[in-house]
Order: sequence, then C-alpha cells, then structure tokens
Amino acid sequence: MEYTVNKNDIEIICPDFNLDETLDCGQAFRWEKIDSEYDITYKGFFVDRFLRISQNGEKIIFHDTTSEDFENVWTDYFDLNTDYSKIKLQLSEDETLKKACDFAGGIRLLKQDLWETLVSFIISQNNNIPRIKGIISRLCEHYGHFPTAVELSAETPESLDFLRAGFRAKYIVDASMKISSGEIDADQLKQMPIADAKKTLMTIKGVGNKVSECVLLFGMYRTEAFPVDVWIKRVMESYYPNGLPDCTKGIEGIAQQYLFHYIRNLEKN
DNA sequence: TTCCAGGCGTATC
DNA sequence: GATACGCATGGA
Repeated sequence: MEYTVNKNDIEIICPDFNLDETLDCGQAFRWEKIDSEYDITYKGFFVDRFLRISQNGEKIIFHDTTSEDFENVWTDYFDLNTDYSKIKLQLSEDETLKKACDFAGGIRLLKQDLWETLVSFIISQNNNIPRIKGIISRLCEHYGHFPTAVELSAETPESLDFLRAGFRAKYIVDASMKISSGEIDADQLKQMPIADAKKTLMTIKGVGNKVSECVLLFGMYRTEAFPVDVWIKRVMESYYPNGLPDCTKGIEGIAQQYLFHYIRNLEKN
C-alpha cells in the first residue's frame, strides 16, 4: 500500500474503506467516534497501541503515526494489502450480495487480536452491540488496558460483578484460565486446520458454534469462517435457503460482513 | 410491561 | 440429533 507522510500523519487513498462501516459494524467494539475537522474520526486500539484515524472522502489519515508503525501494525490490522474492489466484484455475481456491497462497500475485515476477539465475542452472546461496548469499556477502564489472560485468570465471576456482564462472567473466567495456563495455545491454534481450531475453541465454556466462528474470522483471519447469528439466520432463510452461492467460496466471512450490515439496515427502515 | 439482543449449556426425548 | 428452556442486563 502506497502512502505519503504529512508531518506526523500518514495518508493513503483508499476507495474501499469507510471508517464508520468498518469500525462501527459489530466486528470490533473498542473504537470510538470523536468530533474533528474531518468527515469522520475515530480513536481506538490494536492491543495496547493507540490510534486516531480520520477520513476525508477517499483519503484516510493515520494521525501521529510513524512509517514503521504504519507498515508493521496498521497495514496488517486494516488489511490494506487486500484488494477489496476485486472481492466485491467477485461477490457481486450474486444479486443480493451485489446490493449488500453497493450499500456498504467500505467495510474491511479487521485482523484483530485473538485473545481480545475471544473475550469480546463471549460477551456478545445474547446481547446487543451498545451493551457489549459498555461491558468491554468497563473492562478496559478497570485495568487501564484490555486485560491479559493472566490478569483475568485472577478474577472470579463475583469479582467481575462491576462489568455487569451477567451470566457471561463465568465464561470469561474459564477462557482466561484455559489460555493463561497454556491448555489452549494461541499460536498453535493459528496453525491448526480450521475444524480442529474450532473444536479446541469450543472446549471453552460459553464458546459455541457462533462465537467460535467469530474468533476464527475476526481473530485469526480465517475468511472462510461464517458466523451465523440471528441476523444472518434471517438472511439465509430469506435469500439462500439452499446455501451460499459459489462466488463466496473461500471468503464466506467477508460476504457475511456485507450481508450483516445490509440486513440490519434493511430491517431498521 | 414485555420483548429482544452478533448464543450457549443443560435436560429430555 | 433435535428441540425446549433458562440465563443477567438494559434499551426499546
């Protein structure tokens, strides 16, 4: 990805990137929209690395960032070396997916941290997005950063009462125990065939079919993973009773992102 | 007040 | 293996 340095900022031109659609579409829960002189600005983190990022039209501005951080961290996190025009062209062979891509063509799949994704999507179950954000916000505020598995393994469901996460607190504790003890190794997980990785993830209490697919997709960049939540279930029943079209092969998860955003807005209006 | 939210564990058949 | 139900919390 070509970029230009402008004082302390890094700038790119990227037509397939919209900050609202990417950072506020329910794949990540720790980005916050803030006021600015730009069209759109967010602040947030990848692990413990802070970023303020803005958009003016097709220009994306990474504030107070070095070339080194841009190349080593943010290029990967925002998946900037993947051609989303090409992906959308492929998906647009299907009529419904074409509508979804046209509706929100600025969605990108974020390459997020595995541990944070695991905890975030455990919290997401039977929950709504504003409340998920609230719980994760309280979690990070309490520790001053997103807590590690070791830090959380010292907690109990009761000591996590301040989160108001309800029945999910015991699941968070179980996940932190299994990861911090090494019973489940994040690096090994990434090397496994997808079915084995999924099976391993599902040994964690509170991690079932849907949450494990989310961890595979958002935390391990397994683009063939296909999380089915209540919204995607409606999509499948309405548009794909016989299964996904062939054009989604290998990138089912990216198709899922466009469809998720599309159906939610369709039913809102 | 009742229903629902990026589901899962458990009981029961 | 499939189906039914409870679960914490808070916004609509």
